[in-house]
Parts: sequence; structure tokens; C-alpha cells
Amino acid sequence: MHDEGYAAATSRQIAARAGVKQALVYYYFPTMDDLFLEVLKAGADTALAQMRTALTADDPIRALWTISSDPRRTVLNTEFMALANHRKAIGSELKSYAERVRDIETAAVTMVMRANGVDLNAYPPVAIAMLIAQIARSLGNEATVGVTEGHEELRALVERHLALLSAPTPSVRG
Amino acid sequence: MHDEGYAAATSRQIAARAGVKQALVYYYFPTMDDLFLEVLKAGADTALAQMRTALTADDPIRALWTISSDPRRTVLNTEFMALANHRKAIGSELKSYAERVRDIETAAVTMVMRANGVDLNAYPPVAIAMLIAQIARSLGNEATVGVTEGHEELRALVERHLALLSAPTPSVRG
DNA sequence: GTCTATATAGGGATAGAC
DNA sequence: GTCTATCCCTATATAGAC
Repeated sequence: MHDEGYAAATSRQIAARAGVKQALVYYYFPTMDDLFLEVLKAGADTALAQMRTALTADDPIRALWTISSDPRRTVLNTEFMALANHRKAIGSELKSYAERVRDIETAAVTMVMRANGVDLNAYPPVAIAMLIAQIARSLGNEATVGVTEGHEELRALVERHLALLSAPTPSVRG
Repeated sequence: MHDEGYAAATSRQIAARAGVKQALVYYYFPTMDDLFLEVLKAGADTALAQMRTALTADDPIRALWTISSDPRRTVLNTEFMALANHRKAIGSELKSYAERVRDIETAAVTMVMRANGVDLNAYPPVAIAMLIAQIARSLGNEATVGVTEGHEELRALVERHLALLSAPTPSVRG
């Protein structure tokens, strides 16, 4: 899926890469949909675990920013988003995963913003959390197709604002 | 592509929807890759034209925000991003399109920020342009899979900042 | 320009031997 | 658990009639 897209992730290709025969795929997964779902769940669980660990880091928000920036993750995310457009089961799983991710990010952002005395009404943590995660993903997505225009500038801008949230300092303006 | 993903956009399906026979597709497009490329180019040209028109609007940045938010566009964009992962021709076309879009957005943002007396070094227009476009796309992408958590809050936050850029007023903080 | 028909390839999935 | 063999379907693409 990562290298050639979901359409190339066929039972035969997968079996070949695993060094087994095609029929064996259907021994473990009744249908290809089940296989895709398991791949999604496994990846999601790994990502969620990483994110929960990030919550205990010195700089939780930067840790979440780094995780969300991972190009491997952004590429697969795009593939699953495309898959979700026409496979309901993938769609609902992706949705529940996205919501759990957002909850974790929001918790981290809330914690840090509170510690920094930021006005939580003016800057709702859930909005800031989404901002951070989606900007990271966008940079990854664009870099994948070779677009880098404005990346340096945006990265610098984000870094400056992340710095404001890395240590308890007053009067942060978002 | 919009309804069922690029993998379902086969010569047969396309012919059926067009009310013609499958072979006719190959009369107009030598290969499916050529067809995908033409769809991308046509959509890109339309979008670019809309964006250039937006530059002359009363509130150019909000106009660009609206265009980038269009769910039809975000869905197709995701499909093409996924396609680009394994089709070089799509990838390079998507890249050149993304860069032209960014240039237009940057021009609009530069113009408005200058009129508002915003510090262009502290807030590079290209970064703000990317921010606006990608947030809009992210909201569209997530809405497509049914995720809406934090959307209202983020939308309000964006609206507040867009308002700062809609009329020439001093002391904008981004 | 649009069609029918077909070549060739590969897909998902199952049956049944070992 | 892993294999071989196979069914059936659909894909891209081409040939050639009209």
C-alpha cells in the first residue's frame, strides 16, 4: 500500500512479499476487506500507543507534532482515506481512530496550554490540536509528491509557536 | 473517482456513466493513465481559473478559503494524491498544479497582509497561504469520513483570523 | 465516431490434497 | 497451516465491422 497504492495491494502481491502462496492469505483473512481492516487497526494501535507515550514526554506537543509528521504515516493515511471513500468498514474504523487520536492530542494540548496560562476559550485546545496534527500531515503529504514551496516558512512559524507551548511562560498569543 | 475511488474508475464504469461503450474510451484516451491525467488537468484548470477570479473579490482570502473547502475538490484531491503515490505522470502533474495554486494563494495573502500592515517577515505570506488552504482541505477530508470533532472550534478560530485580514486594520497578530 | 468481439492479464475467492 | 489447482469475474487494450 505504501509503495504502490491500495489498488496494488492484492492477495497475490501480498503473498509474494510474505514469501507464501496466495491461497494462504484467505486462510488468515476471509476477505481482502478484512485484511485491510486489520492493517488499519494494527497501524492505528501502534500510532495510538506512540501518542500515549508522547503524553509523558518533556515536550508532549512537539512529540505529537513529530509523530504526525512521519511521512510513512501520512502516505498510508492518504491511502486509507481514499479507500474509505468507497469501503464503509474502512471508513468507520478510520473515523473512530481519528477521533481517538484527536482526543489524545486535545488532552495534551489542554494540559500544556493550561500550564502556560493560555486562554482556553480564545484558543480551544481541540482546535489547536487539530491545527498541529493537520499541518504536520499536510507537510508530509506534499513532500511525498515533491512540493516543498512554503514548507520552510511554515515549519519555522510552527516551531515558533510550539516553543511558546514548550515551557510554562505567560502571555501566549497562539 | 469521487463516489467510489480511483480503483473503481475503470474504462467500463466510465463508459457506462457516459452512456457509451467501453471501447470508445480508448478512442479518446490511449490509456487509462492518459484519461486520469486529462481529468486532473481539466479539474486543475477550472480550479485555477476560480482562484484567479477570487483574487479580484472583495475578500480574496475568504474566497480562497471557500474554494479550498469545497468537499468535491478535497475528495478528488485525496484520490489523486493516492494515485500519485504510484503513477509518476500523475505525481508530477499534481505537483506542478499544487505549486501554481500556492503561488496564487501567496499573491492574494501578500496583497492583503501588506494592505493590513502585517509584518511579512514574522508571518511569511507563503506560510499563511499554505495554512489557510491546508486547514480548509483537512476539514473537508475529515468531514468526508464523518469526523467533525473540533471542526466548529477550528472554523471559529479561522474565521476570527480571516476577519482580521478582510479589512485594512492595524496591529494584526496572525 | 461508435460499435461488437476478443486477446490477454490479473483480480477475489474456494476446493481439496498433503 | 500450507500448498496446487481452478472457477469466475473484471480489468486494459486492440482488431475490425459499420
